Amino acid sequence: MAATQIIADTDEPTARQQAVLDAVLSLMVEEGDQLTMTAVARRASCSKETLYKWFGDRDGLLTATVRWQAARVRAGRYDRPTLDIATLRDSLKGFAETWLAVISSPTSIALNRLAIGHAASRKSNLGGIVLENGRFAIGERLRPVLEAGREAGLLAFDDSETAFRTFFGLVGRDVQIRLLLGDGLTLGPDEVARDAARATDQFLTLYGRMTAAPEA
Amino acid sequence: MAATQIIADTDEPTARQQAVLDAVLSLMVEEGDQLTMTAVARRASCSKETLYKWFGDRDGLLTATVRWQAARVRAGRYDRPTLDIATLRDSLKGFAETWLAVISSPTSIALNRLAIGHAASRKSNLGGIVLENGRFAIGERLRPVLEAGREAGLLAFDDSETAFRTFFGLVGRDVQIRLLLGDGLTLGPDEVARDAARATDQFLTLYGRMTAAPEA
DNA sequence: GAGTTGCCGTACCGTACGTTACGGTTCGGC
DNA sequence: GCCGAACCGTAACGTACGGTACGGCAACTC
Repeated sequence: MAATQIIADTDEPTARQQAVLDAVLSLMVEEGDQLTMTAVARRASCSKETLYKWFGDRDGLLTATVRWQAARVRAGRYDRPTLDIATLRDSLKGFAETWLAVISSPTSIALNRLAIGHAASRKSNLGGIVLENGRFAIGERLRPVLEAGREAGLLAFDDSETAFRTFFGLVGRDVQIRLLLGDGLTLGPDEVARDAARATDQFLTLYGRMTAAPEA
Repeated sequence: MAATQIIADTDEPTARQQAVLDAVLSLMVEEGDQLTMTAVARRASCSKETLYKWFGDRDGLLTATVRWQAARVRAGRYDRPTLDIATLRDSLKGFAETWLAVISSPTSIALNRLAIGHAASRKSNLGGIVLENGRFAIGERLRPVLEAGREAGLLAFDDSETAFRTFFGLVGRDVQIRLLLGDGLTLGPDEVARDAARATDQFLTLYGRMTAAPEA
C-alpha cells in the first residue's frame, strides 16, 4: 500500500513514468498497430511487471498516455480578450494555426486512431478524454475570444457555440478525417498558415460586423 | 476453378453473399468490437469454411463489406447542373442533407471506425476505399454542380476543389469526429435539415455572386 | 439410386498477446 | 556488510481468435 502506487487519475506521473508514456507515444506513431505491452516494455527499457504495477492494466497505460499527451498540448496560453479587429483576427488565426498543427501531427493522428478504435468497444472511454482535451478544450478557450469580439461590436452571433462550430469546420474541413483514414495529405507550415488565414477571413465574412473581409 | 469462386474486386456478390455482408454490417454496428469470424458465421448462419471460401480471409471479408456498403450509398442520383440560384441552393442543400445523414448513421460510424483502425496498420487499405467512396466520391459529384453554378454566374471561385472543401467543412463541422470518438451527439432529421440549410447559406455568402444570403 | 456439389456445424490447431511469476541486479539506509 | 525495496529481463500461463479440417445433409445430375 506504500511506495510506487498505481498512478491515480489525478496524479502527475514521475519523470520515469513520463519516459514510459513517451515511449508509448513514439511506438504508437511508428508502429501504429503493434502497441503490445511487450513492445512498450522493450522500447521503454522497463519490465512488464513495472508497467502493470504503475498502470494497472493495458487500458490504464493507454489512458495515462492520452492524459499525458493532453497535458502537454493544453500548455497553450489563454489569449487576452481583444478590442480591435486586427487583434481579433490574429487571435483567431493563431487558434486556427495551432489547431491545424495539432490535428495534422503524427502523434495526434495515432492517438485519435487509438481512441476511435476504443470507442467502438465500451470499456474505458479514451474517446471521451480525447474529445474533452481536444475539441471541447479548444472550444472553451476560444469562447471568451468570440464573446469579447461580440461585446466590442466586432462580431455578431446568437450562440457562441454555433459560431465556434462554424469556425471549427472552416479550419479543419476534411483534413482530420482524411488523415485518420490514411490519406497521404501533408500539411507544411506554409499550408497551415495559409489555411488558417483563409478560414479566419471566411469566418469574419460570415460573422464579422465590418467590411474588411477579402473576397473569398 | 469453377463454381463459387473467391469474390473478385469487381464482382457483384450473390444474394446469399450480400446477406452475409449485411450480417457483418449489423454485427459491426451492434457489437462494434466483437467482429470475429466466428461471430459473423453465427450471425449469418453460415460456416466459417464458407466465409473463407468466398472472401479469402478476414481482410477480404471486411473489404467486400466496405465495398458493398459503398455501392449502396453511391446509389444517389447525379444532379443536373443548375441554372438559377434557387435550384443551385436546393442542390447544395440536398447534398448537405445527404452527407450529414450518412456520416451520422450508425453504419457509417462503425465502418469508419473500422477503416481508421485498419489505417493504423499497413495491410489492405480499407481507409482508402472508404475515402474513395465517401469524401472523394461526393467531391466528384458536387464538382459539376459548383462549376455549373460558376458558369451561370452564380458562384465565384478559382478552384472548385477548394470551394468544395469549404462547403464540406461548413456542413460537417465537428460532427464526424465527435461521433467517431463516441460523443453522444444525435442528429435527427430536423437538425440535419437545419444544419444543411445553414451550411448552404453560409457557403453562398462566401462564394455567391449575389446579395440574397441571410445574415449569418 | 449412386455420385457430386455446396454448405452447415463444430472440433481443432497455431499463434499472438495480456497478464503473472520469478530470478538477478542495483541502490539507499543502518 | 546486510536488508529490503524497486526494478529489469525473461520465462510461463491462459485465452481469444484467425484459419483449417472433417463429418453430415440436402439438392441436383446422370
